[in-house]
Amino acid sequence: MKNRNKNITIYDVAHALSVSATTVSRALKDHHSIGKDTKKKVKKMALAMGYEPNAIASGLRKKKTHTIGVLVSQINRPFISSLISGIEEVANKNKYHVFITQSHDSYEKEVEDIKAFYNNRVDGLIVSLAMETKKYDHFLPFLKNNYPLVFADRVTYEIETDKIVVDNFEAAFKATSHLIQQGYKRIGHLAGAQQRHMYKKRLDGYTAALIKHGIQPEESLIYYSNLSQQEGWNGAKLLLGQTVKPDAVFAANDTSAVGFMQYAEQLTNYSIPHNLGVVGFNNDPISSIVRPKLTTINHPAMEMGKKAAELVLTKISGNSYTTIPQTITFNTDLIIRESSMKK
Amino acid sequence: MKNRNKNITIYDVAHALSVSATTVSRALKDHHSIGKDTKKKVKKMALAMGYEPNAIASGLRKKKTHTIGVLVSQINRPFISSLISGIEEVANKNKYHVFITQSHDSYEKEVEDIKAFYNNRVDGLIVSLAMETKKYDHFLPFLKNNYPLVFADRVTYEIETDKIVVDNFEAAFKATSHLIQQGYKRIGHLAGAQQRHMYKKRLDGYTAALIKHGIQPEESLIYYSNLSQQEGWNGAKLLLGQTVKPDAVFAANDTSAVGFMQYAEQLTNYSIPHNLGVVGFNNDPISSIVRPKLTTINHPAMEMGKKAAELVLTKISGNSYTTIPQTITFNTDLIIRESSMKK
DNA sequence: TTGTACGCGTTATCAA
DNA sequence: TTGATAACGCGTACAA
Repeated sequence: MKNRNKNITIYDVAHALSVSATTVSRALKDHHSIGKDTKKKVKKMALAMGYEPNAIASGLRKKKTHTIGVLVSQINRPFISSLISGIEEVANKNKYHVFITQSHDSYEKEVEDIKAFYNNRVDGLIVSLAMETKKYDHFLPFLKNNYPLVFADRVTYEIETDKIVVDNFEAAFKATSHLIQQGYKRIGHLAGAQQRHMYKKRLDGYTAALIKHGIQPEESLIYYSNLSQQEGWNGAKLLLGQTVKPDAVFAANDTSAVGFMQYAEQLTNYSIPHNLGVVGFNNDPISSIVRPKLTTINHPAMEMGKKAAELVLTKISGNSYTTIPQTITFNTDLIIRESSMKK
Repeated sequence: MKNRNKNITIYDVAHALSVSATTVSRALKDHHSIGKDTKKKVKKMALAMGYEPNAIASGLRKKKTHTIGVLVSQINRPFISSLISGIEEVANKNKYHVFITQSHDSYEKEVEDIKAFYNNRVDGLIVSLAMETKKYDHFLPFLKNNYPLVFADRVTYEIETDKIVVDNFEAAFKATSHLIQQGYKRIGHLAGAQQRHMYKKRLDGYTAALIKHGIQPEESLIYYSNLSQQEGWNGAKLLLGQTVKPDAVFAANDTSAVGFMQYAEQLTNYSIPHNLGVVGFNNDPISSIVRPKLTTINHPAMEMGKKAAELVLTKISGNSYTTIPQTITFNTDLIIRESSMKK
C-alpha cells in the first residue's frame, strides 16, 4: 500500500515559505492585498510542490461548488447531446463545471440522482424528466433552499420553476397540416407517454390540425409507446394491419418514425411517400440517412441548452431568485424531405 | 432574497433530540453501537426536519467522495454511450455515482476536466482520450497519489495504468480479409489520428491483411481524418476521384463509412456492393439503418464499461493498488451485412 | 501587506 | 451505548 492521500495543502506551501496559509490562499487567487513578489513566490512554490486545490474543502467553506448538475433520460439521443453541449458551452465559459447523469427514464434512478446532486451541493440543476416520473417530491430540497432549478424539454407544470421548451402544439400542428396538404387522408400518430406534457401537446396539435381540416380524429389510428425504434416497428405492424389503415403517420420522434418506415419497407403494397407518408420529430442525424429521407421537425437544441445554463447561472450569481419563474418557448421548423412528398 | 443555505445539519437534529451529533451521525448510518430505539428516533426526526446529508463535508472528512469521474470525447457516439451505461450499472450497484464530462476531442478541455475531477477528488477515473492528446502530464496528480485510473478504448501506452481495449489489429485484419475474400482487389482505408494507438492498430491490421494476401499496400489509398461523416464524404471524393481508384474501403468507424457511402451513392458508375465494397467499425445503430446495410465490427461496449468500473472499484476498496497494471483485451465480431457482399 | 483564529458539516478517536 | 473533541483543507473577519 503506497502513499495515498498525501495531498499537499496550502499549509505545506505556507510552511515551505515561512508565510501564513492565509497569504498562500490569497496569493493563489490573486487577492489584491498581496504583494506582487509574494504572489510570484507563492505560485512558483505551489507549482513546484505539486499543489492542487481541494474543491471539496473550498466548497464546504464557501457553500459553493462551481458545478451544475444535468439530469437527462439518455445521453445518446442527438437532441439531448446537443442540449448538453449548449449547457457546457455556457457553463465552461463561466468557469462552471457540468456533471451529467442519466435516468434511463426510470423514476427511481431519477430520484437517486437528484439526491446525489443535492448531497454534493451542485450550485444549480437542469433536468429533462424521465418518461415515468409522475411525482416531484424529490426536487423539494432544491426548491426549499432556493437552488436554481430549470426544466428543459421534458418539463412538468406541477412545479413552479423555469422551463425551456419548444411549442410542441404548434410544431405538431404544422407537421400534421403538411401531411394533409400533401393529400394524405387518414393520418395516424405515434404518441409518447401522456404524463409528459410535451407528448400530450404533440397529440393535441395533431388532433387540432385534423379537426381544422375537417377530418375526424380516430383513436384507433393512435399508437402509444415509449417511441423506441422497436415500438415504431410495432406501431406500424398494428396500424397497418388493421382494417382501417392510415395512409400517413406523424411520429412524435424520429427514432420511432424510422422503425415505422422499416416495417413498411418490407411490405410490398406500400411505397413511401407515394401511398404512405411519414413525418418525424427532432431532426436527428438518422433522419437524413434513412431512405427516403425523413421529413421532420427541427428544434434549436443547442440554443435551448445555452439558455438553460444562462438561466441557472444568473440565478446563482445574481440575487434575482425572487423573481417569478419564466417559461421560455423556442420555435421549431418543419424540414420537408422525401418521406412526405406525395405531390 | 429568500432564505438560502439554511440547511439542516446533524447538529440541528441532535439538538432537537437532546443527543450528541455523534449519535445522530452514527444512527443515520446504522452504526452497530447505537440502540435500536435511538436509531428509530433519530431517523424519524431527521426525516421530519428535512435533513439531507452533506456529501461535501463527509468527503472532506473521509477523503472519499463515492464518485467516479468519466471523461470521454463525445457522449453522443453509440459506442461511448454504451460504455458509459456499463460503467454506470456497476458503479451504481456499488453505491457509487458517476459524473461524466466530454472533451470534444480537445486537449485543453481534457486537461481542464481532469483537473476539475481531481480538484473534486473523485475516487477514481475512467478515460477515453481525446484525438488531439499527445502529452499526459495532466494525469500526474492521479498517478502520484495512487488514485485508480483506467483508460478505455482510446488508450495510451505512455502511462502505466490499467487499460480496457479491443484487439484492433485483429479486427481490422478480419475486416480487410473479408473484403479480399469477397473478391475486391484494391482496398482503401479511412484512417483515424495515428497518435491514438487504436487507429494505428487498425491501419496495421489492414496493411497486414493486404500483405498476407499478396496485395501491395498503397499509401494513396489511405485517407487520414477525424472520421466524421463529412470526412467520410471527403475521403470518398478524394479516393474515388484519383486515377488509381479503390474498389472497396475499410473505414475505421461507421460514421465515416456512411459519409463514404453517401458520396458514392450519387455517382452513377458505382453500386454498393457490386463494384464498391464498404466495411465500417463499431456496429452503431446507423449501420443497420443505412442502405445497403453496413458490414461492420461489433465491440462489447457495455461489457468494456462494466469491466472498467469493476477495475476502478476493486482498486478503490481493496488494497490491490500495488499490483501491476493490466491490459484487458476484448474480442470483436465481424458482422457481415449487404455493403460488402460482392459474391 | 500579512497573520491569527475560527467555522463550514462530518466522522474518527478516545473517554465515559 | 453514548458523548466530547479534534481534524479534514480552505476562506474570511478581524487584528496587527
